[in-house]
Amino acid sequence: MRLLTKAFKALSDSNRIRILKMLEIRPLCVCEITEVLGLAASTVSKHLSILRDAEFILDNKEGKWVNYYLNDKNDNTITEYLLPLIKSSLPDEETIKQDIQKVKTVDRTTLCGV
Amino acid sequence: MRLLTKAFKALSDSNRIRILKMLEIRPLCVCEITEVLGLAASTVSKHLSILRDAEFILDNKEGKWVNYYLNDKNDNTITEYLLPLIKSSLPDEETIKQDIQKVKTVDRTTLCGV
DNA sequence: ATTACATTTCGCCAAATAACGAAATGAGAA
DNA sequence: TTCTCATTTCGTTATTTGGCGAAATGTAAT
Repeated sequence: MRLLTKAFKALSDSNRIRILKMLEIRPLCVCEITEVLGLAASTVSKHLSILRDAEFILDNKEGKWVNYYLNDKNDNTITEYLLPLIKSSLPDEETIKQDIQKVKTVDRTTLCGV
Repeated sequence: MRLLTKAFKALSDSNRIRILKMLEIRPLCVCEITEVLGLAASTVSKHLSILRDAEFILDNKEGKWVNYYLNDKNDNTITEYLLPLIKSSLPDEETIKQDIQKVKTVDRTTLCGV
């Protein structure tokens, strides 16, 4: 039960949905997501930990950055079922389209590092 | 976006999941659900309004009772996709099994009416 | 080693949520 | 009509949640 409600709770916030839609394009580090969403880095980090705890995303370190990416191939029945729903959702939502556009132009080296 | 997050928020509470699982057995009135969950009637009513607002359930009046039932055949892509997930989930959860057992024995006329 | 900086953790605040009981509502029965 | 009673709405309270900035953490470069 907890696993199920945890997954749904993770998806019940619009900023977390925006993050998942961005990660459909490519893996992103925290500062890139922070830039697109316009939130504090600490807030974005919290959102990411919630999505990771629910097994929607994974991360790996790359130098001083942490890359987050969709947990597409996993053995969790729930997320395996829900990620495709997210992927097929909101193709025409203006916010999402703008986010995706920003993701395509944003660059972590010019964004975070000097 | 709002429609999507609203659906997930509706499913992010364990009592609401229990309600949906009970409704798989048969339509139920508020007092029957109240009896099974052990919550105040006003609390159950609120949960039901949230599930209805997200289009997971429908209701119709029958005398002084209001019957709630699953909104199986609807044109809402999201709930249409999510209800089967709920149906296939938690078959072995002890709480759910007990709830279902209670649903099968509970009777609104002896329960609510004198 | 020291500095720089991406990320996380901590402490705080405001808003949302789940719970209750009491009062309001509405429909059937007397 | 008047009473009964299932349900909903309202007001309150405790908890959770989402947000921020500051401080802590960890790694790469100087």
